[in-house]
Amino acid sequence: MWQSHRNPHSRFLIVSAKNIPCHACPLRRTGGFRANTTEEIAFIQQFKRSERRVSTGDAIVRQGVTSNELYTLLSGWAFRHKSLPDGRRQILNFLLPGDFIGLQQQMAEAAPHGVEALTDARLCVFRSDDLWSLYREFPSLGYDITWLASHEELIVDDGLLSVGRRTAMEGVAMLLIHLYKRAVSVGQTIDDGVPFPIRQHHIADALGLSLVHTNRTLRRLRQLGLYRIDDNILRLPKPNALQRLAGYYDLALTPRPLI
Amino acid sequence: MWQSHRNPHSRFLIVSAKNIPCHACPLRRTGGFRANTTEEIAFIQQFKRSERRVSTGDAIVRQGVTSNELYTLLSGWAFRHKSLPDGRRQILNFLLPGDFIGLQQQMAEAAPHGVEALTDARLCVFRSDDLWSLYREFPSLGYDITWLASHEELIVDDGLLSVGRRTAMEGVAMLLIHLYKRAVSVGQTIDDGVPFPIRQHHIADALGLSLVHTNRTLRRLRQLGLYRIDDNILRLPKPNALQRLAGYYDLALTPRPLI
DNA sequence: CGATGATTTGACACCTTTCAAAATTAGTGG
DNA sequence: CCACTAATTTTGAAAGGTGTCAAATCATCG
Repeated sequence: MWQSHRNPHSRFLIVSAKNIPCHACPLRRTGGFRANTTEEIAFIQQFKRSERRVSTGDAIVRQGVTSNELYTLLSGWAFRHKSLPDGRRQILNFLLPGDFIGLQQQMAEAAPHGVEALTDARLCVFRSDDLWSLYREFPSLGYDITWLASHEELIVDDGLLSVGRRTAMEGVAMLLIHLYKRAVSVGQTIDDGVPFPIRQHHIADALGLSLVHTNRTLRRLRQLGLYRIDDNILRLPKPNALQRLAGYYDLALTPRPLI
Repeated sequence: MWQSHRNPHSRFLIVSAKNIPCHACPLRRTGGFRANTTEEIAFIQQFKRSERRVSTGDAIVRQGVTSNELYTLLSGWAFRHKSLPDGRRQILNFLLPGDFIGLQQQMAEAAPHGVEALTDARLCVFRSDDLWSLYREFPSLGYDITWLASHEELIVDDGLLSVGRRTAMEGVAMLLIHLYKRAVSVGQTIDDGVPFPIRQHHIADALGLSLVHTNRTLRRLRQLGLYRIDDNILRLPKPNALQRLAGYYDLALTPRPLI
């Protein structure tokens, strides 16, 4: 039995004993992803070398280390982060199922950032040596990877706007809305909420705030009735009020590719 | 005569009366870019629909507007930025010759950010409708575009680390070092410095600081003898001391592709 | 030489951080 | 199922880095 019963985030796991064939990929049934042709899926299937499971807190990618693997997050949450020598840490963005991991390592000698699992998670493992054959044989998939890279940058851009120019209140509000929408878009709805494996110190590190101030900001938002977290499930009872506070304008989420 | 003599940044212009053929692209002679095959360059040549000149302060891309053009910055500097409804602005990153512009618009209905020229500049203009044919006919160039997208994200990542977790001093120091290195890498060395068309308010908007505080931070760095700007040329007299202050660790700059 | 934009300074308010410690909650082992 | 330890969340108080407001000084250009 691979599943750890000690882990508090087991709700994020999809129970399965063996690797999942790409044509039956559960993500493709969420409706959040673009459809692929049978040939493309067959190629993705052989591009996928294996499947790997990691536990909460595990390092998927270590900052400064070289690797020739790429991943797609098949289930679970993670985050990319970058640290200064003295330990100060910035979370660059959060990764949800379907997100592609490791592209930036291809552009540098060593991983310029780390990736850490927020929950127990499953990864589809690819070899970066095979990446070029993907572009050559299925240019459409190459295009998709560009799409994913560009889309992730878009998310980081918005994070940068929050950290640089939004107040603590606005930034936290924005982060909650954004994560909520992303979770819904990959089919993670639970009742009227979404799973939320994020601790306050993650929010602090994502927004460049201190833990103490993050806590106080969250308390104010909670007292305004703008969000609730019970049993690791996030609910936004007044989405419109929250969006107004955040100065939110829609990041039209078009169907996205999946490798 | 197209060149504006009113512009204080005319040093950034390469004087030319007509479009430059890609095989004779001056950027390719800087050594900062990866070589392409004759066939690839021929394709890029016909991918390039035209050349456009813009002046300091012109909007190359307007936030919220839809466009079907892509660009490569052929000469001059620019920056990507994103604004909140009330006017607060965040500069996402600076663009130097060779940088590719407009990819993110393909992933959204409208441009999620604006791009503004910092100097008079020249752009190679592409049609996004042609992008797919590029992937289909020259997968190697598709790969290059992914590389460029990924590399830009890497730069934004570092900006986010600065804004979120570096002090004002460290952030400014980092920005100066980073821009200096990038300018050198595309052959913009002048004497023992690089052109620097950036005003203090740009630095403020890039680092999420107020103009006043940016000014004071710069003054301290200057009094420490860590940087000088004379006649729009940036010099770093004590690069090691500056790097130590910034907590800099090298972002190994491998040769990059150019479209 | 007047006008406009960029850079500087001073004074003061305040948002955030830091330091310390308590209160809660979750996970572990008996 | 209870005690024990670690992780997470909360609070209080004080220090400090940044922001805001206002105005002066410089620089550039017509």
